[in-house]
Amino acid sequence: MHNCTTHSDCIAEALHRAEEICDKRDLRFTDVRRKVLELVWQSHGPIKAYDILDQLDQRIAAIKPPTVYRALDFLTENGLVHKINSLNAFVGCSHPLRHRECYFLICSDCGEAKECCNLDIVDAVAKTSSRNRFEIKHVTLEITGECGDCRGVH
Amino acid sequence: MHNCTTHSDCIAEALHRAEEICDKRDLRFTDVRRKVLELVWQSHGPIKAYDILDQLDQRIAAIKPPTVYRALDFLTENGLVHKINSLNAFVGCSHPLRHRECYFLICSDCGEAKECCNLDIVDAVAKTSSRNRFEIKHVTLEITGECGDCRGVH
DNA sequence: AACGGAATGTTATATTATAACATAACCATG
DNA sequence: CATGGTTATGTTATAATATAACATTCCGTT
Repeated sequence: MHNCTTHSDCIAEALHRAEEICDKRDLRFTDVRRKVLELVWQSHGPIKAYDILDQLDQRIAAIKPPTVYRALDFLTENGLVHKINSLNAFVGCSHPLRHRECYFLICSDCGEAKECCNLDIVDAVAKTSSRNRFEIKHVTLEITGECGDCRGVH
Repeated sequence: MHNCTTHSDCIAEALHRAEEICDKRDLRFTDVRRKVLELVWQSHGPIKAYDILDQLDQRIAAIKPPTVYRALDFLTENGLVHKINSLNAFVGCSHPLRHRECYFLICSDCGEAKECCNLDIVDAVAKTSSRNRFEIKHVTLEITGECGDCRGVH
């Protein structure tokens, strides 16, 4: 389902990048936030808030929902995590510095949510918004279907 | 916030169109479904399932959540209603026959969710999907921001 | 009328998310 | 290094959203 060679490296890299970004922006990359982000990357696919909660519970005593949601809010606001609304789930952003230009191809079979960038789409969205005198704050584009691997297409 | 001249006409028209479509497709446009669709159109903006429930409660004794959700599922599956995932709310589809090519401009100020069609976007989405060997089942495109009216732009 | 399938009713509960207030950690400044 | 303000987290409770599972009713067909 995923394309990183060594998964632990991939998580470590994401955490490292996050730390750098937070440093640069004077944001606190606290322990809770780090652990939540780590779990999001560990799942390497959309993960639900309460699944994060369950996994944290095994490590830290008595983490409660607000703690997880706050961390997810922080990570989402700062471009480190995406919320996938159609799944009520969260996924690590693979290029936080270009965080606003992404969309997702979500396979309903294997559950992968592939993050993509596409300037044609970004352009078309920008144009149609300005034509409607609409000022964009946030764009959610979630494409659900079946991926090539699951369909056996090559 | 909306552009129909006579709101009751606009609701009546939507219901009439829905009835025709159901007839044509041999679907049952039952009393519950009609009433739910009517409330969706009456709100003339995204409405939440439990708000529909509350309003139905005043008319029919003891409607329960599953009834509303089933009706919404039916209406959504058959292109008469859109679910807006980023709001957990539902809105009437203004062109059920071209239901799959829509997206929304959602004003976070006035709450309007303007349904739009744009071939450039549809094309760009189709192309990027096929390039990724991905077979589309459903596309959610929700653009959140501020509309021209609310920004005072003309 | 009797049957079969679709729709709805009903009870209960699962899942997702936040409000509100208390405490703790962090950090700038005197 | 004490103090006070700000930010983050802990804690309790509950709100908001959604579905499972089974019973009953409705509706068209035979």
